[in-house]
Order: sequence, then structure tokens, then C-alpha cells
Amino acid sequence: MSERRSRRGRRPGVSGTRDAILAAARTCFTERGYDRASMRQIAAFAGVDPALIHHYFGRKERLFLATMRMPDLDTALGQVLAPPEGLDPGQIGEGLVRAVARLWADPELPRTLAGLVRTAATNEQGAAMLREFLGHAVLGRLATAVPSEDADLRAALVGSQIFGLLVARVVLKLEPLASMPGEDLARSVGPTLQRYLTGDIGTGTGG
Amino acid sequence: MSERRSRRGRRPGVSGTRDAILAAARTCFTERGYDRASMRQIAAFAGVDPALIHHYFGRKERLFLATMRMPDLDTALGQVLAPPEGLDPGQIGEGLVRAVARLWADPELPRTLAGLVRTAATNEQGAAMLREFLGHAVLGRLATAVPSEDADLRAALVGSQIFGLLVARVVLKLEPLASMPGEDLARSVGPTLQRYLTGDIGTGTGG
DNA sequence: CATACAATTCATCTAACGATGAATTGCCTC
DNA sequence: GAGGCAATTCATCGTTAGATGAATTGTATG
Repeated sequence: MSERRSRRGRRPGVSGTRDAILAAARTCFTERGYDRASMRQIAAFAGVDPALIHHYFGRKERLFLATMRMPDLDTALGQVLAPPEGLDPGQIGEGLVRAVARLWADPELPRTLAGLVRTAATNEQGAAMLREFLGHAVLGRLATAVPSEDADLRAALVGSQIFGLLVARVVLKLEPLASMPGEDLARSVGPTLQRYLTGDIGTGTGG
Repeated sequence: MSERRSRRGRRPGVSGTRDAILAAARTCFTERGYDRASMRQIAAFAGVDPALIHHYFGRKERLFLATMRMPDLDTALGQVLAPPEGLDPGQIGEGLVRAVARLWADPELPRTLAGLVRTAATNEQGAAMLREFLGHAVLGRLATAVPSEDADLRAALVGSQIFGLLVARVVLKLEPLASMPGEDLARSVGPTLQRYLTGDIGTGTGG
């Protein structure tokens, strides 16, 4: 019986530790937000010593950045939002509706975004990240797709409506929104988005 | 020179401590959310010993409840939303627009609500509170004001739009929404609310 | 084989948090 | 003025967090 008292030191074979940490961190950050997700918890979730996280990523903030920089979110939203460029502006609203429906269809993305919301709500840096993310990855595409003088405002209005639905559904679980099929929801909200994009929003443009 | 080494014991005069704690707690909870607002910080803010909070309110959770039960929020929103009963349904949208404009005009209310949002995002109990608050105090009034088969859904849609704007403006500070005058915003959003309340939202009712 | 480096664990530090109980002081009533 | 209660502070407990440095073990390189 070889007593293996001290299991210290490097393990044989390849070490997927880094990726395990990233995966665990994304799960924890997503589910609990930046503050409530602890390094120790993440380490436990990854089956790893807490010190290893510092070894790989340094401070918690760096881990968070590394986690959220993972391309998944951007590419996922990129697919969902499709390439709006070159589309007939009059049909973008409908395209957005379908995009939103797809957004709700995938249970993973809303949870990830909800985690971002949780983080953004408490963490100023998280708020900055979400702001930048929405600004560039989402609203920027819309603004260029529907060029106008107040494109920024239009995109922001669209974002606020989708965002409000997201929070109401995923974070607050406010009925009847929470358990409503995505397509129905998209049908209700579609005209709103279309108007925000190409309609009269009281600024003298559009209509 | 009487050395007053020990400043222990009751202070002379009346003690506005309880109210001071409540005020400080509201500020802290509002600005930082339930988790990040610490008892010690609240006590320091109120110029008071941390143990006094426990003396008056017990656990942190009780303090939070006491803070958020303060009637300000309910009455403020009651005034803002005016009594929608007896109004011509066709004009409720406009009334809501004005209400929303007033909502943004007062800098206090959005900050309070933002605090609730911060709490609701991380704290399950906070989410429940906000859910209930929105459900009863806000959406309930709307639903009864515009009776229809899908009144709940209509009210929830209205809520999601206003809510999205609130978060975008106050929490995320997303431009150009954040620095937009309330009236302009209300003008942009008014038709959306009107349609949600009395228009065709794809459920077979309204139009 | 020796050396360097990466991976891993252990033990520990410091700071902050919520909470509690005892001690002290003022106010009010009898 | 004696008791009782409310208000206040102090000291402290137990927990948890993030962070660090040393020690140990594997892998690669010369």
C-alpha cells in the first residue's frame, strides 16, 4: 500500500486546467455575477486548487476579463443578429424579430447575458464592459445598417427594448413574459423595433 | 480638563439615529445594491456604531426590508402614474409618456429604482421584491386601467420597455439615451407604449 | 544527467463582513 | 433618588474572501 500522502507537484499528462478554470469561471460568473462568484468556488467547480487560478490569471478581475473575452458571446450574437448590412431597411425590423426569437430559443445565451447583467448591475467595470459590448457589437451594427442622423438613438432604443425584455424574462422572471414562446414575443415586439429603426421617433427624421 | 475617554452610553437630547440609519441605508443600498452595501459602511455613513443597526433592525435583511418598505417609492410612483382609472384608454399612452417624463425629471426615483435593480440582479429575494413591486404597484394598475383579455401581457410589455430604458440610462449610462431630456425620450417611446396598451400585439386582441 | 521551467498543492496572511454580548450612560417614572 | 429601560460603544467571535510564497513534482532542453 503505497501511501500517497503528498499529492503535490505536477500531474502527468496534459493539463486542461486552464480551460477547466475558464469554463468554471464562465459558469460561476454567469450564474452568480462577478461579486458573488468566488475564486474558491470557481476553483472547486473546476476541481482545482484556488492558487492555480492566480497562477494562470492573476487577480480575479483578470480572470473575469479573460472569461468574458471568450469569443462565444460575440460570435453567437453575431450569428443571431445576422449580417444586417445590405438588407432592405424596411425589413430589418422583421429580421430583428427573428433574431430575437432565436435569441430566446437558445437557453444558453440569455443565461450568459443575464450573468453580464448581474455583473454590470453591481460592478462598474462590468457596466463599462456591457456598455461597450452593446455599443460596438450590437448597436454599432444596427446603426450602420440603418444610416440616419439619429442612428445612435434608434439603435439605443432598440437595445433598450430588447434589453428590458431580457431582464424581465431571465432575471426577474416576470410573468407572463417569462414563459412566453419566443416567436409570440417577437411578433409583439417586432413593430416596435421596426418603428425605432425606420419610423418617426419624434426627432424630425424618419417617418 | 475633564478627560472624556469613554464616550460610551446614551447621548443627551433626542436621537435621530434610527432615521439616520434608514437614510444611510437607502443611500447605500441604492448606490451599491444589497450585497456591496455593508452594515459597517451604512453605519459609518450614518455616523453611528455598527452595532446600533442590529439594535434597531436586527439582521441585514430586515434593514433592507425596512429601507425598501419606506412608502416614498410607492407613493412617488403612485403620483407619477397618476390614477389611470376612468381615463380614455386611447389617451393612456400619452399619459404614460408624461408620467415617464416626470419619472426621469426627478433624479431621486430613478436612482432608487436602480438600486432595486442592482439588488434584484444579484439577490433572489431582491428579485422577488422587484417582481412583486412591478406586478402589483405598476403593472396591476395598468392592467385594470386597460381591461382586455391579455391585459397582463400588455402591462408587462409596457413595463419591459420602461424598465429597459431605466437600466440603459441609469445603470449602464448608455449614450445617447443617458443624457437625453426626459420629454424627448417620452416622445420617442410614447407610441410604443400606446400600441402595447391598446394596439395590435399579435395575440388576436386589440387593433 | 543536469538544469530550467511549468504545474500543482499547502500553509498562511490580511482584510472585511455579519453578528453578538457585555458594559456604560442618559432619560423617565414612581 | 432608585429602578428600569433605551441608546450607545467596545471588544470580539467565526466566517469568508482574495492573495502570496514556498515546497514539490513532472516535462522539456541542453
